[in-house]
Amino acid sequence: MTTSLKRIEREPLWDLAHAQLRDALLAGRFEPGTVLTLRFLAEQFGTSITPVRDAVTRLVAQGVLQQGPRNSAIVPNLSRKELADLTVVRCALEGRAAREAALQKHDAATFRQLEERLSKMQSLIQARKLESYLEHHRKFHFGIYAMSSIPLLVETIENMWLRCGPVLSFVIPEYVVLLKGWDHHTAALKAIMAGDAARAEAEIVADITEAAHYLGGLADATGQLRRPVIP
Amino acid sequence: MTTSLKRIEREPLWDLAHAQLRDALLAGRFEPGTVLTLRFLAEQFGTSITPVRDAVTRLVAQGVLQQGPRNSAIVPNLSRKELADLTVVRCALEGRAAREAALQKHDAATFRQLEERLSKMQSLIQARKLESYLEHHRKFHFGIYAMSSIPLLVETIENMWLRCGPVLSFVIPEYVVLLKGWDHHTAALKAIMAGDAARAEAEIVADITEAAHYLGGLADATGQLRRPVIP
DNA sequence: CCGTGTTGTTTGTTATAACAAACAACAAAA
DNA sequence: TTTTGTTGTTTGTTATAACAAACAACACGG
Repeated sequence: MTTSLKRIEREPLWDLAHAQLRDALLAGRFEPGTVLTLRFLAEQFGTSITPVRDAVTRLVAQGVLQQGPRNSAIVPNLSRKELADLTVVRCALEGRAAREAALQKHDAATFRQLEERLSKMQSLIQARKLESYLEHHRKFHFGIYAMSSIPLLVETIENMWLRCGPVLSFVIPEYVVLLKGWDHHTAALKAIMAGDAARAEAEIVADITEAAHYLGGLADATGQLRRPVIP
Repeated sequence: MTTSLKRIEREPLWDLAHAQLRDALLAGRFEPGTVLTLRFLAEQFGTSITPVRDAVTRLVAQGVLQQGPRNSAIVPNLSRKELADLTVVRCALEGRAAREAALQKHDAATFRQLEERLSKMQSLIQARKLESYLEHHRKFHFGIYAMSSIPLLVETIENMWLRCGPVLSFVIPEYVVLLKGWDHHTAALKAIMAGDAARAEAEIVADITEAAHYLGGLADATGQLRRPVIP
């Protein structure tokens, strides 16, 4: 028997809290270094501290939040060294994902979808809509990684992106425009379509490396990353 | 002022619970598929369910425990496909770690320590002491990975090992003895000492791949891994 | 014999209160 | 003025109880 009824599922409060915190982090809506106290978050969510505690525990376990003194959760402030480490791991993982993606056959629809997203990104950049651009940018990358058919790999990469989250808002539109002289995105996609694994990996690695190089230049003498001045 | 007093630090209960569960998983002391209920674990630890809940939440977030229906935590039962995926990610990460290790200078003491561990492993295998062997084996691998000086990389690799934990007890001494015709461990260590990055990576990858190939052979028709019969 | 509704038990979820450690502000003594 | 001790507040930790959803066993009616 088939009906038009939708599946009922109630998500626990701590799951909702986790999702909200996760998105906020990924969007860089928290100033790095901020301490997140349980009671404050609980008040924001309008719940008791129990589900908030679960959400924070999960985020700390994922390495998205650092645990400061007395096990308090703080929004990580990436140093230049940590950014460099993150870049190494991301290159290893995302490079491999691109490689695996190139080794497999895919639907024409998949490719078309990604190409459409690329042109959408192009127009968003010209319109200086950074927020929307980053959203599409993220989906494009993970669209490629999903083509590897290795869920574990995608999951692990997602974790690394989450760790980059707090400094993601440091990216300024000017940089993205500047960089688009050489578009590694389209190159990577073409390589995957052609089944050129080595090329696909190289393009993704280049994309990650160049972005990291730009962000690394934002570090001050102490190695802490600083938000660029918006002109 | 310097005294002989040691630093006092009290670890929270949920931290202790997490460590115990973690070690048990890593040693493969839980049958894959086991459901771990909060109240059962709480009784084992002699605490309330609150700290246990934190520990389990953390393990689930790390992907070490799967969450079954009604968010219950179950010891994952790896399929052949999942093992293959795990192998791909491990090769990417651990291969890179070995490569980075080879690119740096290290103390002679570090090398000597690892060599001693290798000979220790040799004797443990001959004595068929699998439990102790695996312990040293783990420390040897992570000794190498630590030489990469990339904490994030080590942390991520540790996560992958944790996920392999439940099936680690499937390894039988005979296999380890058999395999030692070609010792990738000493070869990798030598490559790192010589600064041969490509070789170091290749040896580690070979080590991982061969072990995975052995474990993959233990899968039944459904793809589920099965504990080998001990003769 | 099979399907259905009921009931009791199990188990994760959430709120709450008591607790203890850490921190900050302030006061007292050198 | 600087240091030290005290006190009040903040904040993570833990236990406990009430709750609700899911599951299993059982009884009833076809």
